[in-house]
Amino acid sequence: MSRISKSATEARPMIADKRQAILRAAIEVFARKGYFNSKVADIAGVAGIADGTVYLYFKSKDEILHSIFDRAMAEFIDEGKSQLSMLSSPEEKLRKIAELHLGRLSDDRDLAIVFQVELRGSTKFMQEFSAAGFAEYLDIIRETIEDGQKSGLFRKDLKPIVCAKILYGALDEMVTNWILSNRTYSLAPMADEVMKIFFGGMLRR
Amino acid sequence: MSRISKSATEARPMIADKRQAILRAAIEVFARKGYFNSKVADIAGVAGIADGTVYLYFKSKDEILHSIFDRAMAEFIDEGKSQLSMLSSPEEKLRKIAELHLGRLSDDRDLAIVFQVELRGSTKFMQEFSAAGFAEYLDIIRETIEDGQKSGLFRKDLKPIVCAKILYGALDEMVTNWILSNRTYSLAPMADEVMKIFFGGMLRR
Amino acid sequence: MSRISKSATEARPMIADKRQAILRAAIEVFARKGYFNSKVADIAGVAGIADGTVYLYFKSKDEILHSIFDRAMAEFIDEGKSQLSMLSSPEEKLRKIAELHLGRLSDDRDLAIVFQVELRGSTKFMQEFSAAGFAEYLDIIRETIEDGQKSGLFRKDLKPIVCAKILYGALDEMVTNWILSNRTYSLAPMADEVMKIFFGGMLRR
Amino acid sequence: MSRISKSATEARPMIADKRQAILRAAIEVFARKGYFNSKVADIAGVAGIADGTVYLYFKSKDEILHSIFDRAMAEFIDEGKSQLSMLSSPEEKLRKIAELHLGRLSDDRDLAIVFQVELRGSTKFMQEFSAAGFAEYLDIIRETIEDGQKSGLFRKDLKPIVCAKILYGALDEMVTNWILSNRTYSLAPMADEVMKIFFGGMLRR
DNA sequence: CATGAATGAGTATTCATTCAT
DNA sequence: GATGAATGAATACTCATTCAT
Repeated sequence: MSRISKSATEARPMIADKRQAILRAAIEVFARKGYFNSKVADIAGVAGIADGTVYLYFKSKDEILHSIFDRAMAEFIDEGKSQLSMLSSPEEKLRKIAELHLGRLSDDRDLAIVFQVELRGSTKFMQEFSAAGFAEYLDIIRETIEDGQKSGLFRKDLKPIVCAKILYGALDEMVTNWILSNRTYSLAPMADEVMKIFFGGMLRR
Repeated sequence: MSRISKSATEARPMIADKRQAILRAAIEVFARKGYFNSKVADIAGVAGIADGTVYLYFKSKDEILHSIFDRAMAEFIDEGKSQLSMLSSPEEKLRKIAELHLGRLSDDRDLAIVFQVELRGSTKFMQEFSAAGFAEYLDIIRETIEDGQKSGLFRKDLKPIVCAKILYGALDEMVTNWILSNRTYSLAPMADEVMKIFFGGMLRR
Repeated sequence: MSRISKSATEARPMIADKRQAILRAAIEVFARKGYFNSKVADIAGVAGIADGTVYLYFKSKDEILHSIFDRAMAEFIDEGKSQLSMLSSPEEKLRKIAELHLGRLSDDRDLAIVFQVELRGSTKFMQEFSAAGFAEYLDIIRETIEDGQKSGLFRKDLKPIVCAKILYGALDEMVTNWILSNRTYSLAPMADEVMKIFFGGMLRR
Repeated sequence: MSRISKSATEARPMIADKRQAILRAAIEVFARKGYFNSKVADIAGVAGIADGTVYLYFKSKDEILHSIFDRAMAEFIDEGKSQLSMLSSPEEKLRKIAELHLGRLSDDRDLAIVFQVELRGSTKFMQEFSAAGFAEYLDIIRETIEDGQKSGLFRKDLKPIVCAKILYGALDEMVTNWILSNRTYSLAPMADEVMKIFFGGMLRR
């Protein structure tokens, strides 16, 4: 990396980084104490800034939670799309989705807690969010299932949207349980277990 | 109005009923506004009593939420056990669990909202609860699966506890989605769809 | 005073009196520190109640100021009307208005300060208030002047409304100056001085 | 562009002009929103400078309000004195004072609002100011009245200082009413009406 | 001189809980 | 038991002021 790009990349990063620092701090605090029990002062303290500074980057405590979701969801979907584009088989695609889903939240437990627990703490938030990124996520799963049905790979007697919800629900529960268990086991490998049932079912044959 | 019916129908039941009335009111209020946004005064208002009276029956707002969960969970598990005892096949038992799960929450939407959304609004609650009735519920599912594996009905290459979580997660997501959709469709029939996948898997054969 | 009337008069009045106590406390605090520099906690402290209790009687700090004005203005106008009805001559009526105006505010210096200083501290308040009681006050003066003109007592080459404003302004300034002087002189006798000029003018003849 | 004109016309005046710009901006902002509801950032914004720059010219928000008053009052008194020195009759002098008073504030409505409404918004300000220019203004009126009494033009049975306050109060009220009426009429001509009463009184003769 | 990001003290308002009646 | 007036702790957000650049 040239000296020029170095100075351009390092001198200023504080500006964008302070927003990042607040989001990271908020994820940590929300994860530990819950949204309603978290004080803005707590977030500022963890971020190492003054209370008022938070409001130079976010309009309200509410907006911080929204930003956490928006950013993480966008990143997740972006990475997911890019990874999926490299695969052709619907079966492989669904497996990849499961791996990414569990892998990502496994890597960032605090973020996982905020996603699994805090974001569900309010009907209002749920409805606002489902309209945004969440619906898009479910759509990706559903479309992949539809492709698999068209190609004859998957059974056609099941509604794709319901199948998508089932897969999502299964993955989601894996995450929730892992969080509540305090990480006494590894989350990522669960993807395989989930897909075994999702693809093959419980019944012996 | 006779004195007999007066004392028997109105005076007595009021004592036990007041506690019930508060719980019903709380479920309604929590479902509509969320736990943290609900005021004790709201609950008292809906229950038709004075604010202070709430504290004659519950030690705190917190305890109301706990009671809602404890009561509903106990009822649900009791009914479940009794219904399951009438069946012998693990397959039929799991199907019955799914039907009861969706059926019960389908019948009481406010309770469903409190369970799906509000009870998850705090890591603290989740952990407290999981130690209580939730673990028992998951255990029942797991044991049924183990029975199925022993009898050769189910595949033996899957961990029963993981399978139980997957089934629970799928059912749970059905409920969550139904709530967020504002009941534009019927929940109970989803049980069949879930079991088709859980038992048979997605792959065509 | 008998014990009976004593208990009847003293025991209960607290209910209505608490609102009064808050208003009195607010007048005192606003007079001493100004509306914007007064904390609700100050008012509660002077009134001898808890901070939160203020909000059982008033919706906001703002509403307290409004109530002070509304109450005082209504009382003042009521008393004025009743006193004026006992007089027939427009000249005597105007003189009575001046006496009441200075007399009332002279008796309650804190109220006078709030009226003269604080109520003017905001264009918004001024416009809201002028639409209410203040306009009515000015109207009473104007009508009296019109009566005097019709009866041939007053000059007819002057617009009544302008004359009313002039009289009001003169009285108002008497009060303001008296407040700023820290009561080094007596306010009430100024009414005579004002009326001498208002009726007879400065010019010798 | 020559260095001379540059330093004389552009560089230098900027220094003084920025102070001016801040004062003009403050008058506008204070007039529109009131002193306590105005933010220093608002003033800086209207003045077209950075927030911090305000503090290179004024020590505090408070000082800005003081400066507005000091400057305007000094200008007003200076111009008044110079105009009055051209007149000899106390009657003409008082009439000129009234014309200047209404004329000046009529020409600059924002300044008028700050004077009539905002400067009165605090007992503290009132007392500080009255010690400064305001007392001087009242003195000029009083002295003129005393001259008129000595020369036999005015009645001698009235205290000059009280008469001065009455005249000031009448003029002041004219301005206040004009402001609250949103300029639906012309202010300057009111000077004549005020003087007719002040000199001749209301009573017909 | 000028900037504007950062600071952190300051406050109105809410609401779970209590307790005298 | 029931009431609801009273309590007072708790907190998100604002904004005058500073100071490193």
